[in-house]
Amino acid sequence: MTSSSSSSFTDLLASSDEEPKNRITNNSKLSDRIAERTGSGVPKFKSIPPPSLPLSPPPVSPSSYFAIPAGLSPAELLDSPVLLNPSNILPSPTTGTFPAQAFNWKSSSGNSLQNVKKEDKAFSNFSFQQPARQPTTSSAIFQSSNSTIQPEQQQTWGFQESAKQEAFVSERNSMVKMEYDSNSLQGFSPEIAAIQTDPQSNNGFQSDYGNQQQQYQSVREQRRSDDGYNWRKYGQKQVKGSENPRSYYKCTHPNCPTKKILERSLDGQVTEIVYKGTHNHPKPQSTRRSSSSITASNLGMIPAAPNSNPNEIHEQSYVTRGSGQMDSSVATPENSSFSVGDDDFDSQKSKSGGGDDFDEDETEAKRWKREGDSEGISAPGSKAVREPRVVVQTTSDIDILDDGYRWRKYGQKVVKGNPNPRAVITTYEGKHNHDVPAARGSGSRSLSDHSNHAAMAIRPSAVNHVSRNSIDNPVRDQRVPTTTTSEGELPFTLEMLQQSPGNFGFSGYGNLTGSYLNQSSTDEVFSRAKRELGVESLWVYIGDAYTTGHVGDGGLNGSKMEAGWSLEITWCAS
DNA sequence: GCCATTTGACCTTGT
DNA sequence: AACAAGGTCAAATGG
Repeated sequence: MTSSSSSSFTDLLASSDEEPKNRITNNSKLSDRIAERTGSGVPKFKSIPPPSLPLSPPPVSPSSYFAIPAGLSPAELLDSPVLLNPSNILPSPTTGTFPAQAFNWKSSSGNSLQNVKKEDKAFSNFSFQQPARQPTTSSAIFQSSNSTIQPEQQQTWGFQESAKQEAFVSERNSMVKMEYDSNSLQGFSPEIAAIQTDPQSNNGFQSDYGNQQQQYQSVREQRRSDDGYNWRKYGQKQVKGSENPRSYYKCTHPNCPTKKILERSLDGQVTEIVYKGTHNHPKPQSTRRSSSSITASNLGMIPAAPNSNPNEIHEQSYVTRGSGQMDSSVATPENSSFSVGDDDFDSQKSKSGGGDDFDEDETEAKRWKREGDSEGISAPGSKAVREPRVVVQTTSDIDILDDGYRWRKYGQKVVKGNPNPRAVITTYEGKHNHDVPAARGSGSRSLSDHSNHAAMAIRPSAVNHVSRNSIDNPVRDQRVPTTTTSEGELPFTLEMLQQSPGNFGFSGYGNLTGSYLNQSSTDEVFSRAKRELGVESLWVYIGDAYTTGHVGDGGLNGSKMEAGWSLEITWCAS
C-alpha cells in the first residue's frame, strides 16, 4: 500500500477505527463464516443436510438460523446472493424457462417453498405491494427479507415478523450454495431444490403443514428428477485443493449433451453445481409432485412465466464477471456463462491470512482474454468456497454486463489477508471506442436510471462495482491508487469516491449499511458523486464487503493490498 | 439380470 | 515438451 494520500481506504478506515471494530462485534457471525470459508471447522452449510438424509436431526437448531444479532448488518445476513431483477432473468440453464416467479418471490420477502402449501391460504388476503420504487441495490433484498425491515413496510406487507424470519431462513437455505463467479441467473439445481424441500431446512415449518412422507422421495427418484431431468453419474473425482469430492453427471436423455458437476462437502451438502450445456429436449414428464413444486407463483403473487417449471427456483446474482447482468433478451444459456453464489471465494478455499503483496497471492489461474485479443494479463479476482453456488457454463465466456457492453474476463487475482474474501472490486478502465451494442438498446445507463440500476444489483453480496465511462473525470489527475497503470486508461476505484469531496459514504461499513437501507440516501450519494466527480455514469456496488483496504497507487502489479482486496478486471469484449 | 454407482485408468486441456 | 489437474471411460461392484 502506498502512503500516498491520507485519504486512502486504510487511512480513512483508520480514522474511524471504531467502525471496523463495531463491524466485527456486530457481525459476530462473520468470524464464523470466515472460519467456515477457510475450512476451520464449521461446516459450510450447517443447516442443510444432504437431500438424501431428510430424516436425520438438524445438526444445528433451526432456531439458530434466525439468530440474527441486533445490529447485524444486512450484508451479513445476505451472505447468500439473491438480488434479482426481472430484466436479468434468464432462462433456466436446465429448463429453458424463465424464473420470473423466483425474483418476485424473493423481493416480496415473504414466501418460502416450504410454507407455500398452507401459506396458500394464509396469504389469501395478502396484498403484495411493490415498493413505490423498485429496489435498486441489494438493499432491496435486505429490506424485504431481513428482520430489520422497516416498520412501515412490514405493515404494508402484512407479514408477521416470525413469518418473515421463516421466509428468510428458507431463502438462505435455498441459496445454499450457489454463487458467483460473477454472474447471474440461474435455475436452482436439483440439489438446491432438494435442499429447499428438505424439511430440516425449514425449521420444522413444514411439519406443521405438510405430509412429510410425501415430500420424501426415494433417494433414487430424488437424484433423477429433482430438476425434472434424469442424470446419470459417470464419474467422481477428488479435486486438488478441496476436500470435497466432485461428481460428474450426464443427462440420460439420448444425445443430450448436458452435464453437470456437483461438488459436495464431506457431510453431503452440495457446495457447488456446475451445469454444462443445455438440454436439447423438453423436460421429461414427471408424475411426482413435491413440496418444492410450490412457488410464489402458486400463491398468485406473480404470474408464472410461460413454461416455467414450478419445481425450480431461479436465482440471479450479480457477480463481477457480470454475466448476471445480462437481460433476458440477450442472456441465454447458449451465449452466457453465469453462476450464482460467491465464486469470489473459491480461489481462497485453501488460502488464509497474510496481507502479502498482491502479486504473491494469485491463486486463481483463470484467465479470460478480451475477445479477439491474444494477449492476456493477470488480474485479480477472488474465489473462495463458502456458500453453494451454481455455475452454468456454456458454448461462450463472454458476458454482457449491465452497462450494455460485452465483456470477457481475462484475469482474476486473489489477495491474501483479505478479512472478507467477498470484498471484490470491479473497475472499469479506459473508455469504450464504440457505442453500446445495439442488442442492449440504449446507451450506457446512469445511476439515475433506477430501473436499470436495479438490474445491475443482482448479488446481494455484491461487489464494489465502480464504473466510469467519462473521460473527463475531475479526479483523473488525482494521485490515487489505481488498479492499473495502463496509459490512457482512467481507473476509477472505490477509493476515488472516498477521496472525493464529501466522502460519498463508502468508506465505512456503517455507511454501506446506510446505503443499503436508505435508498433515498443512496440516490443522493450517487447523484452527488456524479455531480462532483463530473461523471455521467457512476455505478457503485457494495455488498458486504469491507472497505478495509485499497489498491496501492503503484498500479496493479506494484500495489500492495494491506487488507486484501479481491480485484477483478474485465476487458471490453467488443 | 438390470441398473446405477464406484473407482482406477486413461484422455484432454492448460500451464 | 513435460507436467499437473480436471474430465471421461468402462469394468467392477452393489442394491
